[in-house]
Amino acid sequence: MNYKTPKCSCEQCQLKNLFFSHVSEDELFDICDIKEERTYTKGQRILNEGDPIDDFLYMKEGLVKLSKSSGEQKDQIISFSKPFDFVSLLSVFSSKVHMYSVTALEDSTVCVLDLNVVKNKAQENAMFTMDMMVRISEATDKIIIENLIIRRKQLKGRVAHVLLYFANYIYERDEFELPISRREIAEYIGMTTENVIRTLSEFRKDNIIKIFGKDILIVDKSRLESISEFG
Amino acid sequence: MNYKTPKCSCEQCQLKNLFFSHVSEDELFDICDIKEERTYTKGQRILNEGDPIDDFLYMKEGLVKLSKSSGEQKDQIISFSKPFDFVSLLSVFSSKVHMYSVTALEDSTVCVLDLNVVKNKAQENAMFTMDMMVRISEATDKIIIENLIIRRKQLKGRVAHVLLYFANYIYERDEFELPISRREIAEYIGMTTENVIRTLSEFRKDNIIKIFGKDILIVDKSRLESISEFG
DNA sequence: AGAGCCTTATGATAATTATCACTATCTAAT
DNA sequence: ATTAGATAGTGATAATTATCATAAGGCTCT
Repeated sequence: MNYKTPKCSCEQCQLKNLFFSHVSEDELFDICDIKEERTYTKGQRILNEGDPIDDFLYMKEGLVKLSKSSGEQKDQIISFSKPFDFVSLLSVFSSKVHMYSVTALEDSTVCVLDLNVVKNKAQENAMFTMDMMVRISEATDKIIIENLIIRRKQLKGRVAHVLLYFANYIYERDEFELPISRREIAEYIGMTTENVIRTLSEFRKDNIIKIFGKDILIVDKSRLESISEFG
Repeated sequence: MNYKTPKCSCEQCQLKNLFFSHVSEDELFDICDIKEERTYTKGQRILNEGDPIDDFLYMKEGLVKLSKSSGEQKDQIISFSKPFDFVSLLSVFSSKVHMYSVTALEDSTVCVLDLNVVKNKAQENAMFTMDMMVRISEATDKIIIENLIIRRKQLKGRVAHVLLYFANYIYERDEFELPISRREIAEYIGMTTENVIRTLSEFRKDNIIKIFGKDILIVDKSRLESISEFG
């Protein structure tokens, strides 16, 4: 067993406002009564592509990647989820099995609801379902648009984009520890590991970033933005 | 005015079963009472990126493309919608404006519901909302996965994939008229027009397909499938 | 019919990216 | 500590794709 199961009291849980604004106190109790939290350490697999979907998961703490393996051992990273994102988001209402694998990139805590309870609630409370639908379509829209953005850049622009993505969107700081390997960057932007490494080295030589292993410091952000936009 | 507005009787409309299986006859009447159909000729723009979202649209007849223009004049095609697909699908519940443009590739008929009526219905009928959510997440999943598939192929594989996509998924025949130009194929698969043309010529020279302008005949389908899969 | 514009087409060349080969560094496990 | 295996890093070369140039064919508009 690789997770702990402390019950948390939803009355004081900030997640309540984010997810269940149209759920009454009574309903909330039903939902939270069956809620558990699971914590995963960096690198642990949370869900496997193809696993049956039994739970409804959302991020409480940490960072995870959603990925899909294509044939042999080539993985593609689809997106990253941070606190308050749904994890089993994409297929949870339209598929019997998970379409993606989910892996912890940092020590992460996931809140787990029984999917059937959520589904039942969704069938009787339309406002709840509406909220859910809005959040799902926002999240999938973001994935689709992020993909479009990456695809129209070339190597340097893509690498620059990823650095800015972590700096601006995930960490909100210009100095951070990369939560993923060079290979995973490559899997996210659709380039080879070698070229990702080469590009990072080039940014370093051009004094755009400083690199200490996985620690990145963005020195010249406007330059990086310009590369991201124009190549 | 570039559309006709014949009311149609929903009692006998096959769309009823597809979209509104959890809506009562009375509710159906409310919805259909405000329904109109719009027809567009090949090439006509149905929606513009950035337009405010007032309607809820779905395909009754024809074929459309969803696209996004990135800066200058470079377009990216996101997906194609055929009958019974939602058109204003992606952003309709999560954005005030359309995130994509929609253009008719063939003469097309679109059913138009007032978005507020649909939203009101969604807020009071949870089963209806559930149905909608399932359909939305199915459709967006399909877009995301199709993108992943395309991105891991190279030029020849991508072109082969597109041909098979139209043959298998859109027309269900091995002989069909391409609904899009070579340039649009390029915008869909993220390659240049010249290389798309070159690749098609190469397939023709290798007796994999026959080309008469926009008319395509797939001669050696297993070969095309092999190229799509392995390059 | 002819002018202008877009699409299709093909070739030559340049740019970009992948592959292969080899080291170095780091991490986990004994 | 020491080895094994993954990750990071660099260079040379090959493969892939883009760019530029140029031309033929279609289409629309007058």
